[in-house]
Amino acid sequence: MSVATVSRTLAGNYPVSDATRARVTAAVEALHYVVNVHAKALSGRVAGPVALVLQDITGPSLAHVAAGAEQEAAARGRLSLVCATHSDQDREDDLVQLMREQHAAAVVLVGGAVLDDGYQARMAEYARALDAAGSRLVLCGRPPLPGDLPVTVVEYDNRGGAFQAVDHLLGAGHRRVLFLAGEPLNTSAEERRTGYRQALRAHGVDYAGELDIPGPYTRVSGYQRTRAALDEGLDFTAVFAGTDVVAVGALAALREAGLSVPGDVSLVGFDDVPFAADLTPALTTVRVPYEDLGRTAVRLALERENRLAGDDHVVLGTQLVIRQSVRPPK
Amino acid sequence: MSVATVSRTLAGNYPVSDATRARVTAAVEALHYVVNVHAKALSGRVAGPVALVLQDITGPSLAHVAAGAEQEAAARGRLSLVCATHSDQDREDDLVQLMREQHAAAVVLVGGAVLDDGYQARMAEYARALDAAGSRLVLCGRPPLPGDLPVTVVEYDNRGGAFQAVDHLLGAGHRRVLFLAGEPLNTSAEERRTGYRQALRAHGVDYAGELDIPGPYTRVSGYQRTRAALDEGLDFTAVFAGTDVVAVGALAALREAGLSVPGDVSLVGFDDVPFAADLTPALTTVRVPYEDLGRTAVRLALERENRLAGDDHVVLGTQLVIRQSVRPPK
DNA sequence: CTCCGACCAGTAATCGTTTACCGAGCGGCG
DNA sequence: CGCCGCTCGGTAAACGATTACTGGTCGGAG
Repeated sequence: MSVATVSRTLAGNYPVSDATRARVTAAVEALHYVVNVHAKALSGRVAGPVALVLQDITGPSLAHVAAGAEQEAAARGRLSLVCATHSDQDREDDLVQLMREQHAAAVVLVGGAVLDDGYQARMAEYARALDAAGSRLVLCGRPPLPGDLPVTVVEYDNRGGAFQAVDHLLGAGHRRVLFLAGEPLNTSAEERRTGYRQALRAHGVDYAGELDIPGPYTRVSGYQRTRAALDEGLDFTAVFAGTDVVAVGALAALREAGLSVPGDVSLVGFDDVPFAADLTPALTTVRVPYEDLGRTAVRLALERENRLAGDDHVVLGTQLVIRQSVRPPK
Repeated sequence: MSVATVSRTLAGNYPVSDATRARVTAAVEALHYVVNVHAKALSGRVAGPVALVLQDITGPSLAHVAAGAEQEAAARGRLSLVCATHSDQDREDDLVQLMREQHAAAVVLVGGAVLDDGYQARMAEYARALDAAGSRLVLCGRPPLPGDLPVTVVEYDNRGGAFQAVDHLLGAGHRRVLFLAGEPLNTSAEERRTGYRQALRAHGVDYAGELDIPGPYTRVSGYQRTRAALDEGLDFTAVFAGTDVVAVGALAALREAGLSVPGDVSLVGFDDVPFAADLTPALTTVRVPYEDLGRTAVRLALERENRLAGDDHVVLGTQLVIRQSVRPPK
């Protein structure tokens, strides 16, 4: 029996007699035969995997994006490669190169990025290099790139979310809102800052630079910045944390200082991570549809593969979830 | 210039004149050339990827295992495929088949499993099939298989961890400890139950079946089971939750019933997820080295690849983290 | 009885690399 | 001056599948 016969039998789209079909399946059983993807990919084409590139898998929001993306990829018969960069730019460069070699269908860069000098040129380079290799670059949770690049962008409304959060605080009567921002130049952080300032302006409150404190989106940074603000005697009655994780740190610092939340200080977060509702007090925060974000990113990239049509820019909305960490100032 | 020259130049392990090297690199630049992994894999060998198979990426403990595994894999130059099964056995079967085709170096099954009738036969089948395809099956967070199978097992001390937790409660004077177990036949759950019972015996306390309540490791189940126990008027002064997430649900139910933790009821969890310390009260729980678990799983599997030697069974220890959710009964 | 078409199976080219083997050019040494 | 060996580049086989093309067998129709 020739290899051609076996191949056709397994493919199933060619007339094969029942006798040979039986012989083939029997041999497959006996020899534990499995096709070799590499060989298969070389001739008839195999659908490429989806690559998920993120800073850290354990971050609650990033994990949800990854979960959504994996789910969508699996539903479309793709495997998902997930890679952590730990904010290492060289690693990201390597990964893009690797994914070209792997013939990934899509390379999804997840999460905000620091918008430094080389950023846009680097992304443009990624987009072109991946496009030339037949892969699609997807930016997920970061803003679009200028120019006409082969890239798909799926973002969410950071500015609007922040606006809602701060509007809620100001609507309750607060005027001095400490903003625990993100890192300087971080795209998400900047957009949230814009929302913060717009809400301030909408309520006729002057922006006070000393209340806008940058720092990483981590628990300990939230704790330290809040603690420092308290030690400096900064005047504020509410805190808008750039992230729920930061809010948790802030909560710890406030409590440690003998301040009650929301009795003395109100607190709003961002992300609506699963445990936000389980804090004491339950955290009022901005819900971001993270799983949707991941699903949409993969869906758009994979839809592009076939027909040329299709969106290549989507903005998902956010939603303020009111719980129990906000109260009018005393 | 022949392809052979190009290949050798790029490989770099063959004498090539500077002139040709320059020509090659120039052409690579100009044509945006990248090697094709599939072709490469067909001839000279390419190191296979690591496959991480877990129920759900967003579970805090599973995410940490995945992060550790990905990190170790990346450090060894491997890509990581991550796949969610959502507890679907057929999907798991498909995945094992897929990974054979992919020539994965290791297939890591992460998290406890339900030990039903077919379980061991199925795992044995996986182990043999993967072994025949040159892959290594790794069981991560579940017990070893009987018999002499080509499988690597990396587990942690569920029984010992549960013992420590319950011992701590009993040592504080509690005698009626509600156990919010896992699902019936789930390996982790059964081991934790064993630890619970052993601790009881060690303190001369009789095991009371009505205090041992099975259910899924979810927040809502923790809430519902605690609520039901309260409604039934069950007598208990402490709760040992099979998981921190379950503990969170229990905490909500207790609080809703007007009971203070740890004033009226003490509470211990399991896992030490990141937010455990941020609950009110900070949760006393059992720390499991999840990242280590993932790293070790990948390390052992990959070490096997070369030399035949190496461990194929490791048990990692757990550690009781005492915080503020336990107090002697009134 | 012959011829044609349907049905089935084999031959060989192809995908993109790697690498064993071969051979050409050339410099040094006897 | 001739031979040897080193340097460097080409030829071709192999990896494992898919598939166009070819060809053989058999049944039915003319």
